[in-house]
Amino acid sequence: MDPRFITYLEKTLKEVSIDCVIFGFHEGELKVLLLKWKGTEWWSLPGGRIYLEESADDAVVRILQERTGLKEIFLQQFYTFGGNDRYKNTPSQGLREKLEQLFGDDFYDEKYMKRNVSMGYMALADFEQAVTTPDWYTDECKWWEISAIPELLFDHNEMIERALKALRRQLSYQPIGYNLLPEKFTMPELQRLYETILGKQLDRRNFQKLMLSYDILEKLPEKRTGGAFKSPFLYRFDKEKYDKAMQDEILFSV
Amino acid sequence: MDPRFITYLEKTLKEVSIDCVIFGFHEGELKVLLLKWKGTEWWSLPGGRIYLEESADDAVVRILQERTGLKEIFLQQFYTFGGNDRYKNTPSQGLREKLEQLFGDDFYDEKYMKRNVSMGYMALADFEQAVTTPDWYTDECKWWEISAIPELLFDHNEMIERALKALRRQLSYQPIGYNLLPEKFTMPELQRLYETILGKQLDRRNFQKLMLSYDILEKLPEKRTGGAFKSPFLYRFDKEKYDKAMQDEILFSV
DNA sequence: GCAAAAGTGTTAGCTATACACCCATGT
DNA sequence: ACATGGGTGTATAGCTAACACTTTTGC
Repeated sequence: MDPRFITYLEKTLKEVSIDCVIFGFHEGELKVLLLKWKGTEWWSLPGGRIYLEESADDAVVRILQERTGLKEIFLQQFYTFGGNDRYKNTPSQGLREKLEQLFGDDFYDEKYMKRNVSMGYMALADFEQAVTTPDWYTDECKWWEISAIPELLFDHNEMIERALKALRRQLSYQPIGYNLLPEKFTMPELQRLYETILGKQLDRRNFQKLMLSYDILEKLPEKRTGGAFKSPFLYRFDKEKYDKAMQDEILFSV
Repeated sequence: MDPRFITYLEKTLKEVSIDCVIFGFHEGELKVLLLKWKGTEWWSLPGGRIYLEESADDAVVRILQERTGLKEIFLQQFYTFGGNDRYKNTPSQGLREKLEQLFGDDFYDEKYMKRNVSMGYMALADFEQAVTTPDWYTDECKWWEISAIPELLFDHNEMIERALKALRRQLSYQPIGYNLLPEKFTMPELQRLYETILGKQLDRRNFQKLMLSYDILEKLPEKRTGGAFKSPFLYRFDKEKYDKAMQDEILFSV
């Protein structure tokens, strides 16, 4: 092996990991799945690493299934974090000690705990179907409202910010909802999803007209009963047309 | 160190690299900078690795400067390639032999040549200012017209496809041109840039109206002379307003 | 019967698009 | 003088955005 190349390889970064921003939607609120580290009050995003025989996308599918039990899920990488100060900006005191306690005294040895590059993936999960399960180094797994997320470990707050921005942009050229809503849903529910993601109010009538114009919804003869008001119709996505719109990246102007 | 964690680390991928799709614009054509491997007819994208003390963005700036001599350049990551078959799909025969010849007999040893994850960055370079320089393992550095790019090593053709798609999308919410055009340029030149990137013809009058409406251009009193026709006015980007539009991600509907 | 929420249609303003004539320049 | 390409304005269609009244339901 050319010695120049060996030197080069040894001087360069060799660590990659994955972090997932898993969005869910429940009771009119957009939520994110977070993990609490054992014996602490520190929260972080679920994540993991890529096995040698896996692709990065496979690894995310595996991680998501481990944390939510869901297999069919929308997922997409939104940014890869390659900063050299990603661990320095951690908000919590005593992190190093805690990590050494959790992982072993030599955790911060150069051999294992080099700074790394992290691929950020966002996922859209059906809140009602998800069965959340913590990691082996975390003891709680909880959905947090997007507006109430605490200070997280490392650069995970920034990751959520970016994921949300990517999700909003996504909304403008692809339909969203299939993986975030139950199979049957009402137009006001879909609207609330859009409003939550976009962070602004939309006009009821215009929203309905627009959504129907995309021709990806199927109006069902049933209605949702139980509310103290007029029963709204139920809708369902026409998966075939939905997937086509997804593929075509039709412009959705909301 | 917890033995479970050591096992986990050993079973996971640890290689990251960077590949750059450097766009230039010259004579009405969008071009990409490619490198030819020593003693072969194989072309690939310029790339490199991240030094331990660098951020990924720093590494790209360094790589770009090495290849083009340019320092002020627009750059942005567009996708991170994490497939587990990225080297398998190489088009050329005899690649392994050539790599061993170039890098040493043990190049394919597990220790160095594991499959890796690659961060794809796109860059917009001023064609006229760039002084291109090959790598230490390449002997030629050439701008290729986007429509005439040959079959490249590894998954680099796919990378260019994706970069171009990202560039087109970019066009719809951020201004483009500052880094691709010389300081002063004419409206038809700007239009040709847009047409080349979008791959379609635009109406001269509507294009001009639209561009001026964004209020990022400064009309200069000078004209470009030398053509066998009416001299067009020169324009310049108002850098401050341009940067603001860049920041705000105003919707540009071309 | 009343409060809360959902169903529905029309209009105005704006933006995107299509289009034509005149002007400057080099040959 | 003529061929080539550039400068400019207007009219139309289509889309977005604003807006009000009626209906259903549970309490």
